Amino acid sequence: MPSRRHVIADDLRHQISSGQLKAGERLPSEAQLATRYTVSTATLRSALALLQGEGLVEKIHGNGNFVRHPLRRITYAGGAAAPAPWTAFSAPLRMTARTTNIKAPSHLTTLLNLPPRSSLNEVLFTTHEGKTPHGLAHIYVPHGFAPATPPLPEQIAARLADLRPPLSEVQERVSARLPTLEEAETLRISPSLAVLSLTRVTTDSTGRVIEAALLVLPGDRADALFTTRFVTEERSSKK
Amino acid sequence: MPSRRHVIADDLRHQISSGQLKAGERLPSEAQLATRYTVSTATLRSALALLQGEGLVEKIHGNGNFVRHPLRRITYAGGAAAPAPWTAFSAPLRMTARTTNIKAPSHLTTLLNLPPRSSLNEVLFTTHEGKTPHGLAHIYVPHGFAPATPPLPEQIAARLADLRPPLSEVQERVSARLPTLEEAETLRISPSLAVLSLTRVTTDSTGRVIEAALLVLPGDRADALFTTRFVTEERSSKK
DNA sequence: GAGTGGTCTAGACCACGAG
DNA sequence: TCGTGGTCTAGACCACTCA
Repeated sequence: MPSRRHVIADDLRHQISSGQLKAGERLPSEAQLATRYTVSTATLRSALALLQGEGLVEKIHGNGNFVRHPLRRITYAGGAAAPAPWTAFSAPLRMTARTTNIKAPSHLTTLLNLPPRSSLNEVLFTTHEGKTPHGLAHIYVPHGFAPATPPLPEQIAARLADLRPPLSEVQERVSARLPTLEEAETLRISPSLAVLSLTRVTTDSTGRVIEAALLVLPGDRADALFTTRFVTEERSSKK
Repeated sequence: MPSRRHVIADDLRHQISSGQLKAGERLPSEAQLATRYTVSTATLRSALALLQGEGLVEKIHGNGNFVRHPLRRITYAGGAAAPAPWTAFSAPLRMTARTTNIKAPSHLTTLLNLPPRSSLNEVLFTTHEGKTPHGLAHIYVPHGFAPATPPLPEQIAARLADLRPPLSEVQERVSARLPTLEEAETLRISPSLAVLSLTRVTTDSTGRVIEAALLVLPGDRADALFTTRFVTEERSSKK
């Protein structure tokens, strides 16, 4: 039953968790490891692939295999807690933003409930903690609503708060999948490591979509938390 | 740049989406496909692995590779919508339940905020649509709260609604990861297909944990939806 | 037992990174 | 240039499913 690659993966996993292999350290070369475990390189690589999928090992082509730094887990706070993604994370993160004005492609017009070829602002966020990327967010704001020149998140957040008509509903759809090659590259994660994909649509009281955000978070170091509080006194009415 | 396995995967993917290969159909054997694409079996298998991770292909050892049936996406409705998981799904699903009384292991005592070695009821749900499993849920209820003999979900739901003191908070934590081997087996999904992992903790107004649920949903056919409505200052009428 | 996928080998050659 | 990981081959043998 226990295949060789699982035995090897278990051994390496134990070496990592026990501290024999430290974070950031480079593993012996695949050829050396293959010799040590007396397996072929293909088998050894499939063992490393398991660890890679768990986020324990990072492979760098032409350089080596490295023990990933221990993951400081970040939490995306959903629901009532967060009207904007940059305020939705538990830890302060360095982020970069780039705003561009685009013609809405079809999948966005349906999401934002806009006529085809509408003009809207796309803000691309990448959040980092140190050098390692932590998240990826595409945020779409129609109607020239976003600040064009200074892409400061605070401004958008402030405008959302003072909005008239007020925002009335936030829908957040969460799914799990493997990253696209592009996402894996920018997040510097393995293509076999699951990501958490969030689609958030904010609507005002007239039913118009104010903002849509597509977030991608690496599954090994991020999760989303939704808290719902019930009002105790009046729980008689039901829909 | 384009590796052979990606070219092959693209071709097969197109054959599936275009209908040349129909749902449920068996693909040609790996040996035949390897000959057709003039690659080795190892390369062809790595191409199939890509499709497997996308949920397009199901491998059955000793039998063949099959095109998976088109996924009817199910939605887990979180937040205020759902006090119980069996009411939280968009589509009616057949489910089986098994109740056992266990001594709480340590990871559960911290989650439920209970003293060590507490006795609690574990309910294991598996939901199906037709023959294919859709979800997996472990639900833990302390204090002999769950119905012991008839594990009918309605009874638990009813008790939760009439609870005194009333429930006051639901916390749902969502993460994305690869399934364990056991989960992959019971859900009949590939070990390389991401799953959505939900941990829900329900607390009553005294801060006591009423129920904890651990849900695992296959990422290719399930997502979770959280809706938050904001009440405006003035009294808003129900629509 | 025949045919399928699962695992593994012992190489070859290519692509990348750092000195 | 040298050592690394990335891709691929042409087999071998094992484990499973089904008739």
